[in-house]
Amino acid sequence: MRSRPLSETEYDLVATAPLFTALGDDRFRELAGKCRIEHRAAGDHLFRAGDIAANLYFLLSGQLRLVKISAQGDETVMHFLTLPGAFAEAISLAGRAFPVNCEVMEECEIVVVPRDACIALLRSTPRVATDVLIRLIEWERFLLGEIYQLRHAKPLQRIASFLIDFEDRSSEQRPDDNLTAYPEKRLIASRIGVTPETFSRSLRKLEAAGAIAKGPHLKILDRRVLEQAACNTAP
Amino acid sequence: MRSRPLSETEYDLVATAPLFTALGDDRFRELAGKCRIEHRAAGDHLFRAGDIAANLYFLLSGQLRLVKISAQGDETVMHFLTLPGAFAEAISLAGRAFPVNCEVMEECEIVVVPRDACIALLRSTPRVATDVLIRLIEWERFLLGEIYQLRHAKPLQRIASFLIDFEDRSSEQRPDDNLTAYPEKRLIASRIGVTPETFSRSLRKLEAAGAIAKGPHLKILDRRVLEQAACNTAP
DNA sequence: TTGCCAATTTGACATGGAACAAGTTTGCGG
DNA sequence: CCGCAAACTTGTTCCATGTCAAATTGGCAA
Repeated sequence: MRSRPLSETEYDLVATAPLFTALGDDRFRELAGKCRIEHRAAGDHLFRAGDIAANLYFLLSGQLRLVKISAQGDETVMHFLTLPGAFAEAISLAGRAFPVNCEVMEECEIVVVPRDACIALLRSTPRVATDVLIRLIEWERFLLGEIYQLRHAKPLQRIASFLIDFEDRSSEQRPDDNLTAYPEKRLIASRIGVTPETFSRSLRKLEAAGAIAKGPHLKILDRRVLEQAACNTAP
Repeated sequence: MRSRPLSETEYDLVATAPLFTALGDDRFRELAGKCRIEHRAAGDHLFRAGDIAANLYFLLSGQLRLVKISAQGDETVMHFLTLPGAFAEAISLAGRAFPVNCEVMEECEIVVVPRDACIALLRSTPRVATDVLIRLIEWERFLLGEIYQLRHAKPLQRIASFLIDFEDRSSEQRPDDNLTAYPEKRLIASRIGVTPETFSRSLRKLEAAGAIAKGPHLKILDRRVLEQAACNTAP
């Protein structure tokens, strides 16, 4: 967990976060001065459910997962954070307890913004509050969609939807025809809400349909077929 | 959909909303002057998914449900609003599109607060932003819990959990040993994410276990047994 | 290279819940 | 009071998915 200043590229990247665009250049520069960059190794916990949020984060590189742990100790992956961007904005501003764990899947660089600096920012620039609200509302919309899928879609459909969605979001900010870096399959299975066995079997069905490449590495071959699988109520 | 001023009791009730407690008496009185009360009959739609939020609402009496409609036209109940309280605060302040329909289950009285008045309030009293964030974060926590349950709990457990939860929230603000007024069973089934058939059969299992009263009317007899059913992985 | 451990795959099996199909009850309007 | 439509219940069937168990693969370090 070393610390270093932001490079110019990183600085520009962070400035693109919806949360920060409302700030003027000078104000953002001031905020940037209060940040630090943390390097985290796979397996680390950035925060745990129940911790009081004391920081806002911006993922520069690497991959994180948000994991909910039940009273009985079962874990379930709620979300993968795999693209550069801010997260935990709302909860940090509100200073509440995290509802999930944040675990490092793949070595990360993370900009840590102290909560105090964010609060000051909230005071000085009222529009920030609206921006954070909008981000949270979008996240809520995502969760509503998840609930809908869990109630109405069968595992195969959910898997197809996930693959399409993950591919989309990955390719969005990717040089060109690079491979999408998927998380471990057991984690995807948890995220989708099926057992690893069912996930494995479903992948083979998708292989048979020509939707994804055969072999141990996930790769979408035919997006059409996948979309079909995502909708088709009848298997 | 008639209109009338708030009675003193109603005025006091609305003032208890977390959103409004940050306001001073004078400021709240000013806001109250800009509100109107709407009466809505069962079956009405207060708003529909996709509508841009133009009002903030406070439910005085009656019952509402929030319903998500998929692209394929399937409906699923996301939540019952059965207690007095504010709702749609965040989305109203942000002026975004509703993600769900809001339908009247039982004749309602609703205080409608124009968005403009709320925005002004947000500007004049910064703490309001934090209060709204906190409300939204709690709603997020609820949704995360739902997702967890859908992934890990079987229908019987989910039903038991729902009954306990609904009973708790109802009795919280109820004179004394009045019956809890439950929504139609098909709606509860939708809310829980099972077919009406499975819901009906599960109720009989709970009857057999002595958890709820026999007969067509939902009534909790033995809370312990219900809690047991909510946890027990093994049926 | 070998060995070890975790991840993944495969197989066999039981079962719970969805789907379909009748009944039965309830509530409401005439 | 009657009759219809909607809600609810009950019965039956089927199959996808969870579970348990075992084999295979893959990554990593000695």
